[in-house]
Amino acid sequence: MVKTMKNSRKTSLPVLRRFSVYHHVLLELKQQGIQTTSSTKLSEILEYKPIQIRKDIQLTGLVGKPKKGFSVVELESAIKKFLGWSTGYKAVLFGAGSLGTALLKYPWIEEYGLHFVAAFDKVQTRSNILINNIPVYHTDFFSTFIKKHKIEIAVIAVPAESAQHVADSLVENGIHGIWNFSYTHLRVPAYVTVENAQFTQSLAILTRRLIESQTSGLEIKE
Amino acid sequence: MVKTMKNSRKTSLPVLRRFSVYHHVLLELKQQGIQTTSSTKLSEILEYKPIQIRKDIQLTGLVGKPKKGFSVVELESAIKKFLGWSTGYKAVLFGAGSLGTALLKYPWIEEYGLHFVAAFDKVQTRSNILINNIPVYHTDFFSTFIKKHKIEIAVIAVPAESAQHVADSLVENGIHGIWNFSYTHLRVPAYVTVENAQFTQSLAILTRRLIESQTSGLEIKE
DNA sequence: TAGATTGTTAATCGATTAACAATC
DNA sequence: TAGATTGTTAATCGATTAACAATC
Repeated sequence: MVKTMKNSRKTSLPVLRRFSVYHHVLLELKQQGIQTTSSTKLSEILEYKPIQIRKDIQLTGLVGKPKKGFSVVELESAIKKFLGWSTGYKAVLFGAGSLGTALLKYPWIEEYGLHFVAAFDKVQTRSNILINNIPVYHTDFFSTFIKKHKIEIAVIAVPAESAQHVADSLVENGIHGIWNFSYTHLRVPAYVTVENAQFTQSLAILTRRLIESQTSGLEIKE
Repeated sequence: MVKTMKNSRKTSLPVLRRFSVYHHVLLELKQQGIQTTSSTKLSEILEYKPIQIRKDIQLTGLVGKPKKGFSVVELESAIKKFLGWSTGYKAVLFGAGSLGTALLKYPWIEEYGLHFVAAFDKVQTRSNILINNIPVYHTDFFSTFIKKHKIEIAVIAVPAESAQHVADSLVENGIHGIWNFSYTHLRVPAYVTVENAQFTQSLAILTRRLIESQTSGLEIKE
């Protein structure tokens, strides 16, 4: 059963990151043929507190059953709905380099609803080809392309130097969602949503944690 | 001037993510020839509160000058030191697919101190080649390889099905830092640091924010 | 000097956790 | 039924923000 509710506040970033984790754990459970789970069971897998998991699930509006827990399938689809992954988004990619190519080759549409309809690159030799059946055009054709297709998300995977320029052009052409893989801080109007997928944020966490685990190892002897 | 201090508490994740953002903004400032900056100026660029930026910088131990602010070069190097990016890490990659290849091709060592010494893949046709001058070996050779080289970080870019298996082997061979690009929740002993660089976490934030900006647009008319 | 910016100390805000009655 | 798990309400914890004296 799904309770309808208004989400007036913005969902916090830690919660959204956890939702993505729940999502792939649920996929694993589904694959294993497990039909029901609970905050306690998920807690054992993820090492989050059960109450935190219950609080998170409440945001989706899904209501569980005392003693039983939640249906794996229902929970997965509630999370996908909450994150917008069940609707489907039309997306374009800028920059068909090695990272861009890797992104085009991933089957986003199956689980995340991200449907790449085209890619653009300013290097001539990379355009007018197909990558994973997605056409790659020269950047010059973007303006005319976007007039014909209703594009919701643009993914930026160009070198840092040209990222701001690409972003400006995206904003001019009415794109509201930008997924930025370049190592640049993009300046865009407030109504445009930019999410930075930079690896370096993640690397910063790893390398600092390594330092911290070393120093704490010196203080507390095991 | 750098103040020495003990970092007994673990640095929070939001702070570490912001450090990575400061880092590339500082690179941009340096490139523009700007020598000094301040929490106020960074605040204008990043739209963080000045006090938050000052508090963050304090963690690095760097001391600023009233009225002037901070030296761009000193701040950049203080951040790199804090994150462990100035020391340099030896790393290996597992999975030389399209994403793995993209990772090998990026010049990590210049800014982030990540030095890929080898990559491994279980597909025969992908091994015994060089990608960006980094040798790719068959996975079977990993155990003997690691005995000869002091590897600190292993990067997992294999399909979800084999990720846990790779992780187990890494732990057996004494690796303490894992950067996981596969869509799997890895189970490892507590002394091993795993950082998940999954794109989906970032995508979850983007797609949910797009939903939230739509609904709030209906409520608050601009 | 005057004023911008620092670092410190205290207040606020929001996220996480605890406690527990309700329930299948 | 008994007991596991739910959702609610309240408490705690930590991160962010505010206020302001110190300073170049």
